[in-house]
Amino acid sequence: MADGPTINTIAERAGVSIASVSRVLNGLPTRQDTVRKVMAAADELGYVRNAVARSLKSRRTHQVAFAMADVGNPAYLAMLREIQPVLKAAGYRLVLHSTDAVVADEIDVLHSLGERYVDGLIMSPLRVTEAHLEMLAAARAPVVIIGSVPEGTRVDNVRADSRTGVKLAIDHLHELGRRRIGMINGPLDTVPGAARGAAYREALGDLGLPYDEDLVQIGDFYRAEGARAVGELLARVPDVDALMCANDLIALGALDVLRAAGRRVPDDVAVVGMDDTDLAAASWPSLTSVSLGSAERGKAAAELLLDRLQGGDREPRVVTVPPRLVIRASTRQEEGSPA
Amino acid sequence: MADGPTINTIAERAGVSIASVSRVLNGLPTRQDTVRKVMAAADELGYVRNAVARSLKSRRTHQVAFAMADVGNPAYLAMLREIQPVLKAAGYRLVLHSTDAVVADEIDVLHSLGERYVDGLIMSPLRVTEAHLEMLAAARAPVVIIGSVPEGTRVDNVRADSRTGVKLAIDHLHELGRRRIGMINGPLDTVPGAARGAAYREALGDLGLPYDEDLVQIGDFYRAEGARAVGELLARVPDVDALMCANDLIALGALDVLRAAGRRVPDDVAVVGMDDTDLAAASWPSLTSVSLGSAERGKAAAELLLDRLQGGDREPRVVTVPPRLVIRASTRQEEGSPA
DNA sequence: GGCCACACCGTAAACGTTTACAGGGCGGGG
DNA sequence: CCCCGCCCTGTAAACGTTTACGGTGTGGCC
Repeated sequence: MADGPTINTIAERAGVSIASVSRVLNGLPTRQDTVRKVMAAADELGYVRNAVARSLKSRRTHQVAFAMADVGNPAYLAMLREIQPVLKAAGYRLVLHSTDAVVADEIDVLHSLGERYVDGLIMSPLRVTEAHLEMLAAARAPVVIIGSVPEGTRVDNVRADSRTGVKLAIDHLHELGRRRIGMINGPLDTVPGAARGAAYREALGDLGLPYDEDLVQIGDFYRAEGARAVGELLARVPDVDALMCANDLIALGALDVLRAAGRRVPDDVAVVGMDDTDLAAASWPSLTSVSLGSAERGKAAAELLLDRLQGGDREPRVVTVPPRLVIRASTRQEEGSPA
Repeated sequence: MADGPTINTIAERAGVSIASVSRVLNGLPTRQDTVRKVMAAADELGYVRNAVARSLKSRRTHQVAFAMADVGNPAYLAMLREIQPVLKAAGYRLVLHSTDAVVADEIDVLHSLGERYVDGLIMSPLRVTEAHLEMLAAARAPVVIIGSVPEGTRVDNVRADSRTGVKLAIDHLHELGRRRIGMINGPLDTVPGAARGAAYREALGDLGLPYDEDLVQIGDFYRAEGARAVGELLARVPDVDALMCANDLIALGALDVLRAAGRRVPDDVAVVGMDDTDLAAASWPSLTSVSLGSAERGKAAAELLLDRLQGGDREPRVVTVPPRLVIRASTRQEEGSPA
């Protein structure tokens, strides 16, 4: 692992100047003879261009950062899965940050843009604070935010539409004849929690159904918490005939509890999840789920960023990805429930 | 987004030389007065050190690459989830490559180490070819391989032990009284496929059970393929009372088919998966699965790499992570099957 | 044969740091 | 009072590229 060859080494061996070497390596017009000599020397030495030195001179690193809240969350994973190939195809490497949704970590990432080790950043914060907005305004490289950002923030922005998403699910349940539709939500002080809770109420209103506080139970976005919440709801409102769950993990918890309580899904209680993660297809009965388009949002974000990296200045853009209801066994009555 | 401040800007404003600025920023002994002036100037200008220039000089990028076969695969994801925090704690950034298990892409990644944009690499190739070994020998930065590598290859190496893993599962099924244990495997020309197939045969032998070719069915490592394979096996050997599946996706397919065929799990047929992914816990009945320690392997790999980055030369090390059988409802008779 | 144009090439500066080296100022000791 | 030594600081080189600029050589044309 001795010091690798540089253009100086090549220049010496080929008997030309480093400028010529550089020109050949970059395909600039050069005499055929020189090209041959340089190429030969480079091959023999196993030369590889030093990316760091190139970046320093060109002020481009060909790296893009993606800051996700949680490496373990399948929704972010779906984004990553789309972002990666888009960047790769455009010749960018992907630097991955996991912020664990800690605000200080996210601010850190924004701050570190000043180090210029990446050309741009895609970030998906769980909540957007004042500090975020300040750092965004002062960011030293283009940023794309996945998630909603206050109106007027000058930043490219890709959003989901969980309001419409919840409405799709409630309408679906209503069409199936369900009238006592419960809602199992996550904490109301998170952006998704607040949005989904409000959307639930609104969707009921649109259908002329009454909003019944007893039908709403707050837990957290995990399976065990979801199960607990569903247990409480069932005890309080035994005649519930459908459950709108604020994400797939909660819905899995709901299935656990319903099974234990001897309620058939979907015959007795229909269940809808949210995010349409891999788990929705894996569970039994498979889970009807509202896709918020994680994959599409990832792709859109990557494309927005690339566009800005190549295009330069333009007005910030907002892309909204429409939700989609993926109907599976947990609401599809005719295909029955397990045994 | 005008050009950010450099140490030159600071030097001017503080009325000192760039060397002093650098010394202050690096905490080298300096007069208090100078420190104050420099710090003040740096603060006012919102200075952030340029990582690229630092790297060029110091020959260290504080970045490490992780090349995974497939961003979508939960087993790799589990590795990533462990690798990330270890690296972060040590002050390294993570550059993510997805090679889609294409050999050319993997070679590419190894080659690109010459660009010196990372200090080291963790790689998990699905199969190891001659080309891999050549590139590994010539690699310009430390590499850790997750997966098995031929004896004598001079490279840090973290391995799973799927042989023992399969044995654990077969022994478990045997203890439950199962004697007609089928095997649903992936392609035999992959490293895992070959290893697991051989281990199955061996484990049966250890128990004095006959090896019956009819009990083995080859498919692929996906749910639909697994389901198809199980269907064929069931048709051929109706008296099968347990299924050893070469990964969790295959096992999920098996559950689908068994349910459709009216076989109760585990009462009629017990099912074991492999990799212990999130899906195993999500399915119903939840899936007994052999954990090959993806998380532990990721962690071990990261630690090996860090050790080499800090320690320098030492003999290559091989770490083998022991498998663990995670028993869930798909084999745990007493807890019953769905309704 | 001389001059011009052009194609090619080499020298050197620049990107933003870190760091070896040497110089300046000051205090203390002889 | 002088000299030595030490602490601090500045100058400059280096990391490995890219690229502006000027120089050299060749060929063509008058």
